[in-house]
Amino acid sequence: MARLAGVSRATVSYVLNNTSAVRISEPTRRRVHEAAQELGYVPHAAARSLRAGHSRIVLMPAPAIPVGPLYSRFLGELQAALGRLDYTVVQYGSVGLRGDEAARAWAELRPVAVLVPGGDIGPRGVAVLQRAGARAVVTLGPERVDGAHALLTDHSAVGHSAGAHLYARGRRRIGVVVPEEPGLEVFSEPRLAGVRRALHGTDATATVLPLAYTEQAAAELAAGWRGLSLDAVFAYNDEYAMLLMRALQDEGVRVPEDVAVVGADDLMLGRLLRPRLSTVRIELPSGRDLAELVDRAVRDPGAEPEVREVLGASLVHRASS
Amino acid sequence: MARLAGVSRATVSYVLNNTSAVRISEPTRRRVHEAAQELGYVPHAAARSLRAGHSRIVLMPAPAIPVGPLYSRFLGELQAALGRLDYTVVQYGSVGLRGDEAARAWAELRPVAVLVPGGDIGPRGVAVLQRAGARAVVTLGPERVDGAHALLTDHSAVGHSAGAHLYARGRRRIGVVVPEEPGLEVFSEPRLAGVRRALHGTDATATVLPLAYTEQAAAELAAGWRGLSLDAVFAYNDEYAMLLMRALQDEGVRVPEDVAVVGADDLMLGRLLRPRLSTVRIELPSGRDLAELVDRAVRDPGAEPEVREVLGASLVHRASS
DNA sequence: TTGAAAGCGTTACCAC
DNA sequence: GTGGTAACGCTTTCAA
Repeated sequence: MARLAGVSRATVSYVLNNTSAVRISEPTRRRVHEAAQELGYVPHAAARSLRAGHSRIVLMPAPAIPVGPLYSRFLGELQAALGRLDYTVVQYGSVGLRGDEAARAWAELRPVAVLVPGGDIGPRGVAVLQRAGARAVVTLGPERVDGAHALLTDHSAVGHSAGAHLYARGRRRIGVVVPEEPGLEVFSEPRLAGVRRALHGTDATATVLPLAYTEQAAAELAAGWRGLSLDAVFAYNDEYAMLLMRALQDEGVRVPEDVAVVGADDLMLGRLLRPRLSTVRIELPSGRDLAELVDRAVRDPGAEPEVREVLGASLVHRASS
Repeated sequence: MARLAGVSRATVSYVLNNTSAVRISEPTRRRVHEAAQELGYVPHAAARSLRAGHSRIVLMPAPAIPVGPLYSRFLGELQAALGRLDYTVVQYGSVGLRGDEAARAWAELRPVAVLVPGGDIGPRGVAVLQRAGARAVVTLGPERVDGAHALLTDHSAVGHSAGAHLYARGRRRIGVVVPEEPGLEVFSEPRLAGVRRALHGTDATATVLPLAYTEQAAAELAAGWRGLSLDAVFAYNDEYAMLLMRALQDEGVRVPEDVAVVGADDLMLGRLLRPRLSTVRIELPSGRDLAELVDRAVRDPGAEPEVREVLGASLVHRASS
């Protein structure tokens, strides 16, 4: 380090951190700043957090699957909001790691808070992180995890919206697309369950339609469509809806006359389809709210874990249903 | 620390790191492992890198704008490949930070390597990082930055492919969509330049068409379309192409008879449009290659910066042109 | 107002 | 084979 600026290391620390407890003479301040500038001095985060016993890092695992514009926006907002509160958001690329192994890897960084999709961590992982000094662990997912704060995202509400809407429109034989791509079960299973719930106790039925995200798979599904005698389909999301709708139209199946189609996520592309795609709009919590929750939890680590329902689902009715 | 396992800290270190230089008795090993297990011991990355003088962190700024499936896949591959080489990939959420300020923030983590979009850093930033111990700084962008390795992504090749194709198909008055969304200039400007280059010295012309990603903006552009008397358009990418194509078709403009349309990125949605969308397929470097480049640079920091052209562009001809 | 020194968790290096 | 010790860069307490 550059204490060769003529003063002691302590003085440097005081000046650069603007410590108010001690007063440093103006000339000294200037000398320190000049020296730092000249040497390109940058404080060493590791040394600092070693000494302090904690970091200002909020850690999130980097998403393994491509994320849509919805989640991207949420992530950006969250980063901005946490940045304003003087935290550093870090997405940890945890490729092959799973479960407690991942939690241990994250714990090595001694983050002050961890924000993690629910399925990626269990109670033991939470405990590991807390013992490693994490003052807040927040999960984002369908169910709470012991010891952690929880933002509950009940994706069955999405399926429920779609199912109830289709039923109200007079549809009774409802197909539900379930993506075959791995990693999407977390969303697709609750969405399917939500449709089932909406139809429970009625004369309508839900039929599972596994579908890979390829033209060919969609064409095959469409080829056998009439045999299924369905009058509606909830297509998991807008992208699968577009895929299926195109295949159906190519097959001569009319939308919405022969089959009503509903997607989810309210993407731009749904508005560009003909007929325009009905969809379920999903609302994530605002990044700012979440940042405040994290900050509160960090300041008061003893408090009871907060559990909050955060996912809003509302149907946007357009021409396809 | 678990020296309360009855042994010295050094012994713990040996056992947990499987140091081969010294032999530890089996009973001692067991005791250490048991204690670590019981205490939920996790090594402290900060302390380790403080001692070692460097970390195994490869830092990338987290993307500020939503990224498409193409870049997501690349990122995933890269993380996996670097993970296999025992690096930790960290995406740093650098919200408001820009230029040298961002570089300093990154430098605080003392990453062993930094991988950064070219526009986000200059030669001074590179120097800051290197002085802070980064053994490799790799930029990904249109031009190289002094002192850093460079993966050159020449997006003008994308525009050139599209322009040359449209010209070869007999089109002479070619519109080029330029998104109005901020942050996309890095891509849109070279793509436009590429079209111009393809048409240079011919009788064909390129017309700039600024376009916001909204239905209304597209409708307005389409409303005045005939006045522009264009016979082709390169729409920046597949999403803008879909937006514009829909607006044109709603306006009664026929594709490809009245106007040929070409997109870019070869997304699934292009194949689902009718007519199917011609597009420019873009190839990014494989994550594994890049990981190897990083690893090589880290092992031999003295070497000349590598400069490599990495972006492939090839036209996929479908029905829209 | 400034300087000296301790200590955070690790590991490399020497004595034992 | 094992254990003590020093040092990494920083902040903070205490003394000058």
